[in-house]
Amino acid sequence: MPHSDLARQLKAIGDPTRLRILGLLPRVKTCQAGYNVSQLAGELGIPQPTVSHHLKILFQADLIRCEKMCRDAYYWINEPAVEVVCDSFQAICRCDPAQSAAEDHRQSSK
Amino acid sequence: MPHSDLARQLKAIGDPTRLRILGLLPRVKTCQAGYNVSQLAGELGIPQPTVSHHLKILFQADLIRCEKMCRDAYYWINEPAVEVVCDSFQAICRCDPAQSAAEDHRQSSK
DNA sequence: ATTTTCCATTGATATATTTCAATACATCAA
DNA sequence: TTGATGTATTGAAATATATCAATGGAAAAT
Repeated sequence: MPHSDLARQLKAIGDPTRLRILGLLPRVKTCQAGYNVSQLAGELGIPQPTVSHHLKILFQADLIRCEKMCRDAYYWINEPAVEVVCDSFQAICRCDPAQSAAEDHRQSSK
Repeated sequence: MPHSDLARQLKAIGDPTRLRILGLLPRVKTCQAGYNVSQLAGELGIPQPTVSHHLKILFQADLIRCEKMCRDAYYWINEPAVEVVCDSFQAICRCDPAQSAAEDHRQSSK
């Protein structure tokens, strides 16, 4: 995964409102669905368009999934993607700089 | 940890240039230190003030540490902090919304 | 058909961020 | 002391982001 993609996902996560949203969303697509968007807005105490905006950013970063039921839209966390983000970030921090520099050199000289 | 603090750390991480920097920094304070700031700038192909700016953001987010040696400044990753960030984020995503809502209620009614 | 409900989008404003040249500051060398 | 080296800061410009009122559009209820 290129750093730019991972950065976009981390940036999507790096907002207090969006962290609050993630804390309210269910981890799985549940039948007795949790909050619809309006209820989410009520719970957060912020206007609905603002919530939709943040949901869009999280969705475009592939961090949440969505399903429309009747008139409502229900979102839930894309757990596998969350795991990948954490793993990818830790891989960068755990990677030996000298070794990866060597790898980059091997790749670019192919 | 409040969401705003975690968000600031995640936001600091969520930038492609800063991810590249983290990929180049050693994971520990090493004697045969890796790059000083100028060498880092050379390696990244961007001006030194830009690198200093990004290092400052990472430093203020407590994600890296710094030591001045002679004229040079050497930075390295604050690994424990990185682990805490990942754990905190995963805790938010893994938390059961209904349960935490109940906890919030118990706390606020104390 | 009309109204209500729910969500997404648009548009506008305020704020924040990224980038880098220029400069300041400190340390070392000659 | 003068010049060179390494880093941080300042200031300016371009871009990006967060926020929300107003609006559009779709689905359900009356």
